[in-house]
Amino acid sequence: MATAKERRRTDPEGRRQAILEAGLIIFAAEGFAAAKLDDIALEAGVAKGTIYLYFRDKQTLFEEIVHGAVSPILARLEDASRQSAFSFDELVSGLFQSFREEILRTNRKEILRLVIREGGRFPEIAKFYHREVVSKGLALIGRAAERAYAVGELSSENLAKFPHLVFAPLLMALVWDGLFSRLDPLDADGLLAAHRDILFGRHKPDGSAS
Amino acid sequence: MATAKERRRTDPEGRRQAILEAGLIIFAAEGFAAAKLDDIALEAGVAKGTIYLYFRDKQTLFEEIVHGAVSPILARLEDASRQSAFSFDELVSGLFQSFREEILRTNRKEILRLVIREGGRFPEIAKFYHREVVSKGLALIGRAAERAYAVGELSSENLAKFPHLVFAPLLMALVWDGLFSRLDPLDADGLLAAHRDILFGRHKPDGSAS
Amino acid sequence: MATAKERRRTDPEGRRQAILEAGLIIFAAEGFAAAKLDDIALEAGVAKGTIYLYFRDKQTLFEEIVHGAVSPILARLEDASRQSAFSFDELVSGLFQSFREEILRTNRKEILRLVIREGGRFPEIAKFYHREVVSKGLALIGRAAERAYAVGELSSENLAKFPHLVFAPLLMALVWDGLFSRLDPLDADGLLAAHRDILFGRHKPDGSAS
Amino acid sequence: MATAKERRRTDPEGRRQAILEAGLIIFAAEGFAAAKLDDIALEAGVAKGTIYLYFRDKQTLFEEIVHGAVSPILARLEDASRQSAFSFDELVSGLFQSFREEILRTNRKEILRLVIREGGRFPEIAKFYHREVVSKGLALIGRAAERAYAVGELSSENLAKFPHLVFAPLLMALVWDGLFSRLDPLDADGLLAAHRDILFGRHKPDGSAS
DNA sequence: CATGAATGAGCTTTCATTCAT
DNA sequence: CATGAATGAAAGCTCATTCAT
Repeated sequence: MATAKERRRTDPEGRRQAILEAGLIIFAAEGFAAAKLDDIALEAGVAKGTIYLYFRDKQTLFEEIVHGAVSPILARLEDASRQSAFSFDELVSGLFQSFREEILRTNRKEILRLVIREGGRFPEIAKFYHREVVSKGLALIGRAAERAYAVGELSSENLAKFPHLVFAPLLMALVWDGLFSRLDPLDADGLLAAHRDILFGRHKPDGSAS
Repeated sequence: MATAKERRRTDPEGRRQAILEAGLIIFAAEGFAAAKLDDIALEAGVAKGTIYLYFRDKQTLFEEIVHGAVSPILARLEDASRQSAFSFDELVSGLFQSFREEILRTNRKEILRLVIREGGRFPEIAKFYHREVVSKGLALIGRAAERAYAVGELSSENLAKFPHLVFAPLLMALVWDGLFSRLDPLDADGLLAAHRDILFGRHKPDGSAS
Repeated sequence: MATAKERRRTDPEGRRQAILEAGLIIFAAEGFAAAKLDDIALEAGVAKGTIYLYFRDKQTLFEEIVHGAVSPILARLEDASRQSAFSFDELVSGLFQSFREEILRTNRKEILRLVIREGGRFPEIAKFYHREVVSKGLALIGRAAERAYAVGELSSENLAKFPHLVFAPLLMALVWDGLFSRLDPLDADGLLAAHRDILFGRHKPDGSAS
Repeated sequence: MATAKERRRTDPEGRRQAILEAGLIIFAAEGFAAAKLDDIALEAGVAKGTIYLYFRDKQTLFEEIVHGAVSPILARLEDASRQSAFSFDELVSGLFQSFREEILRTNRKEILRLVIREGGRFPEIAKFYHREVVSKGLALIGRAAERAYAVGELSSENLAKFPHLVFAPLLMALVWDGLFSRLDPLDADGLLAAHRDILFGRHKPDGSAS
């Protein structure tokens, strides 16, 4: 690990990565405007000027952080889409599990929070995320919901028309976690399990989760 | 309108209001850190120094904006809670309608966006909103869901345990509107109608709402 | 007293006086640059704008405070000069007593402190004080010292050439009082008594004062 | 000089020094409150922000200027105290000469003026100067005066009790220089020589000093 | 390439001065 | 005349960006 970190500080690509990761941490904690490049440099273990060898300016760094972290999420979606042979329930179930394990529990969730917080100020980022992530995710779920409706797995076209509803509780879990987790922690697993029950019209007297 | 601006020039309370409204506009557009008092003053039609006659500093202004706009939302919740004689469906229906008309279509939605964006950096505000709005709203819906389950209107306890799920699409509509409305407008009415259908296990051939 | 203060607030000359006195208090406590007109107005019991009905601006107020308080000091010097029939020792003795009672124990000492502090920044004030107070006082003492030397009361011309030396301990007492009185109070009476002993070559084994 | 300025550009300690010296000049000319950091930066030949690389804020800069210049004065006092083998007259003579050459003729006198002007507003500085300079100087002269009285060099205990009287003309020279030197220059050498004559009860036909 | 001291534009905040009532 | 809310120039301080080493 120490060697890995050493290497990260030494070779150019490692430095780039270190800065990106440090930037994510600081931007997530402070927001774009309040984040200081001093703090990012400190966190990355490089000099402040070094950041400018890899990124044109603060905004470019921010955009590259947000853009760069999209591929793992994309990959997740691709995986899910390949599972389309399975039932809609299984697809949603896999999606939720991926979300919990690959997003909520990692610092990837900070990327999503940044998009939510700063997307209004950075139309480029909102557009990019809509194109690369949001529309793809919605299309994937929407098509699957259509098929599920066709084969009777779903009893209405609601989810085909508004696949957003599948994701809404994910957004709720993400936002809640950022705002209220210390005051009133939310059982994300239970929430998502209950959500699936509702989506599929299951009667579950005990909403046991995980 | 001309009269309103006239009064603002004269009446101290009017000026206070003008500053609060201008602050909401600018803070909503830029976020706390990036908002400039120059812009707020310009928007309010006052000199920069005037802001400091009414608010101790930038942060106080921000907090008063967020705190001040809570009472209408609270009143809405109180109203809803008095309607508890009605069915759960009616309660949810009323809530959604209020949300669309009183929040989404007014600049009150900006307050909620600010809480979502900045709550992580202003624990006081997150705490305040949790105490005054979020926990009250959840409790209201949670209790109503319990009753609805008891009388058979709901077929599971899921919503009693996770009333968050009732609100999740509202959050989705709010966030979507702020990020993607220009790229890909969301039919909030349709979304919420579909959401209600799903919550109540309805098969919906026609997605008409409102 | 209440009536007097009432009148002071009511008739124009009384207001002027109130502002001058309040200005002295605040300028003495803070210095010219750090003094706030808000505080002066508060202290004087008038509105801030009222100050501008009586004084062109902050600097003018300051100058009038310093100028205005000069006449009592001048009168004191005139008195002393009329006592020139007495011995030099008596003159000095009377001067020191006047200084202690009319300056050190009243807020007139603040005027002198202001001149010392701010005279460098306000050449007009330094010039005025030199002309009206300092040169007159020095001339008075200088002439008396000459006479005292001529009649053998003083054994050298030193004080005739440098009457400043008579005043130096007064300055010391004034400055010390402003800086160190809380840490290490100075017995001004004893100091001045010892000073007189030295000036007149008296051997005093016990430097008893007061 | 050119070399000094050159070095200042390069050597960090040189820049610190340049800022301290510039600060002394501006603070001495304007006083603490009226001094502008822009002017200090200009005088030091650095950008405004550079000041904040070396000093936390304006007040810290001010305090470091005042504190920092104390050691030469202290060293002077230590020197004098080691000369205690000499007579009291010689001690005072050396002290006065040091004062003239090391204080009055250098910009060190500005430090003392700053303490006099601003000590009332900066209790920390007054306390520091009292502890480090004033009490030490008084104690030194006071002890020497006691010894001089014991061996008959002084004919009274006055100076042992009020060593302030030895310093009073120094204060007079300092203050006069700051206020009236342009209007009415004071012959500091003559003043101090006359002062010594008086302290030692000398009849002086020729006022030659130094 | 990497550094981090230096820069200076730009921000929040203060306060002498003005002016409508 | 008196008021005190309003003004806006100016001050202290920050921080993204540059550049000599």
